[in-house]
Amino acid sequence: MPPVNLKRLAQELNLSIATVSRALQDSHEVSAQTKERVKALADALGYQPNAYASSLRRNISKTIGVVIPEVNNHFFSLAINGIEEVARQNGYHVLIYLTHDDYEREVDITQYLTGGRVDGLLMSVASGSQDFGHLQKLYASKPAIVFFDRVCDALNTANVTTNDYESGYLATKHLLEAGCRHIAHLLLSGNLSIGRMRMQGYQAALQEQGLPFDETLVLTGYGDDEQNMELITDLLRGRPEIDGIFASVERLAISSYQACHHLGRAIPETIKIIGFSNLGVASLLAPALTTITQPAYEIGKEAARILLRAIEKKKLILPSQSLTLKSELFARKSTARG
Amino acid sequence: MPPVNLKRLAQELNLSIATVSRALQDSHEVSAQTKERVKALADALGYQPNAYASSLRRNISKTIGVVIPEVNNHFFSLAINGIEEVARQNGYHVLIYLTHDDYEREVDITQYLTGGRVDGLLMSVASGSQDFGHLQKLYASKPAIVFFDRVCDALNTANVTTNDYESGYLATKHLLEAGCRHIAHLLLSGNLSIGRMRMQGYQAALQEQGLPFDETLVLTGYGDDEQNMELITDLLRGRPEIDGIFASVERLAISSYQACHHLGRAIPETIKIIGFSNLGVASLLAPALTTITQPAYEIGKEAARILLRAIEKKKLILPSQSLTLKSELFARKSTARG
DNA sequence: TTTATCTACGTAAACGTTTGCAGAGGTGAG
DNA sequence: CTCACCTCTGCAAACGTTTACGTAGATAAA
Repeated sequence: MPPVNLKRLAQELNLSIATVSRALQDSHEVSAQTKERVKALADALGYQPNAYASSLRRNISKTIGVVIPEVNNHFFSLAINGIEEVARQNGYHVLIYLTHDDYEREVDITQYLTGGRVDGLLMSVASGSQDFGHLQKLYASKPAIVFFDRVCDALNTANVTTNDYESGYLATKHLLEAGCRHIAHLLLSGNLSIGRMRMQGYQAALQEQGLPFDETLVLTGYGDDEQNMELITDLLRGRPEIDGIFASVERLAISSYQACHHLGRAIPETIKIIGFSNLGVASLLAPALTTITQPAYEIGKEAARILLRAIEKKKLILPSQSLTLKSELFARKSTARG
Repeated sequence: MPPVNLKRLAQELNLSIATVSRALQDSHEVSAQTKERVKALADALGYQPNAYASSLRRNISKTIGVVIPEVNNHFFSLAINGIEEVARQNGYHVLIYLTHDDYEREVDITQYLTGGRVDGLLMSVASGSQDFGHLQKLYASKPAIVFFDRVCDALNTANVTTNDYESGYLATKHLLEAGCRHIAHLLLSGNLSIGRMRMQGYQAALQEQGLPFDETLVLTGYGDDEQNMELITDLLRGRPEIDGIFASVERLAISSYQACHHLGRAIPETIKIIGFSNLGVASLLAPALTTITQPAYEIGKEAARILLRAIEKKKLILPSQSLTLKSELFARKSTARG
């Protein structure tokens, strides 16, 4: 049984390969009648074009890559949902790569991707990344990159982010208004702009209340949840005056809960917690977690849209196409006034 | 600036394309000295092989596809973690497709995939799938498929599942031992074997206790969480004697919580809930959710291993390679004795 | 010496598709 | 009638890689 490719179709129809190819692309250079015949046989034989041959010839793969720290995280899984949605609608395929917030892996992955395997890239930088040389090299070889959430300022491309400064400010203000005076700030990496923005918002809110910024109340977590929980426990034990926690990442909010349970600290009576989170069950937690929720699905969609539009038009992505979406604060029990 | 491909390398080194290609593959037909020269220049110029040309020629793409219902679900996101891990270790790329439990989408996607874009496929069937014709067609064109969790019995391939019958039995027994006598069973689709297995376990446990199987206590949910919540609310309102819920899917357990909150039914005092779930924060819920937790990460890893091994050895995947892993029951507050 | 074997490299075909170019036949205008 | 133009189709090159085959020179065995 010969494979069903253009040659096979051409032979059975007594046409040339070129005509068959054009017919399947609805080229105006082919008569309506011939198109009919070709399509009918293609359907009958279940012809599927060879994606690799086409990609090789046209230098277009109809594939985008998504490089993110992890997928077991509501923010990123929702973002993927949005990305996949837009990709599918436009006939694009989605390759996924996980860095696990590890710098080495990110470097490895970006190296793979300098081949022409993808037409474009959506990326959220690993918290462990120190320098951005690998990203600059990647950008040089394929400048169709859109960053979302964890962006890389060093590159001259579009970013899709949320109003992180404002969110950090509002989160901290929310805790202050609930009566907190010693607020710890937990984040993953001080290196990323997203972390700096939230931190600045945190500082601004403190300053507005005439409270000093205390560096020792800032805790930088790692990849390991278990370890983070212990770090937080130690912090709370050493600084019993802490009466509020602002977690910059969902996982750190969860670890904070566990640390408090562990120490027997009552939330919200003796300590209040607010965290960035897309956890669907936030309202079902004990106590319900006050969250700043990013529009993750929308972020994914918008980032994908910007990328695909640029690819289709073969245009460079400009920083001016960057988008800032708004996060929303959901006040729940974990920050209720004592 | 000419592109850096084999031709370019060959020209600069005064070698033939064939020799350069062989040198980069460490072929024994090339002298050590030549290999050195080639590799040095390739590194210097940052040569990256064109994946499409290679795939076209060798009829191998080093890419696997993952087709799953959704990603915003702890089971599947953990499974992807495992899959990506194994794929990366073996130099494979991962394409991801989401069906959103929709039959039409699944058919669309399987059609894409008959094209040879992937060397193999990992799949968890959409709950909305009625017939399996599309899967059989897919299997005929590319038999390297491993199903995990939501398997398709109709195909003669390997499945990676958990001990679903036993789990269903144990979950139900757990509720019975906690004192429940009217246990509702919530599932997504009665069509999938995984659902049938759990259901049979449920029935067996009831029978063992001499309790009748009441079909009206079985509720089949849909994709929409909101809608499911209302269905459950209606069920609980109409059948106030229900004192236990066995949710076959994480989402339905969550919806059950919401329904109970809505109705003011106290968990576990007036109604107990157990659910299949990989929710990391299960123990932080109000009340902590008793779960049957599948080894999702392991499932992903094992499924990927079976698939990649078959691809590398160019062997058919046999049903005898199927694996059954064990789920674990974590008893928590939501099923504590009144 | 002849013949066989091995090493190291080159030639060229092939994978399946897309596309610039050419050409055959037809139509209409001058 | 000539020339231009349009419609439809075919020819052949190209994308970058892999690989079967050939070969020239060297070495070894007879």
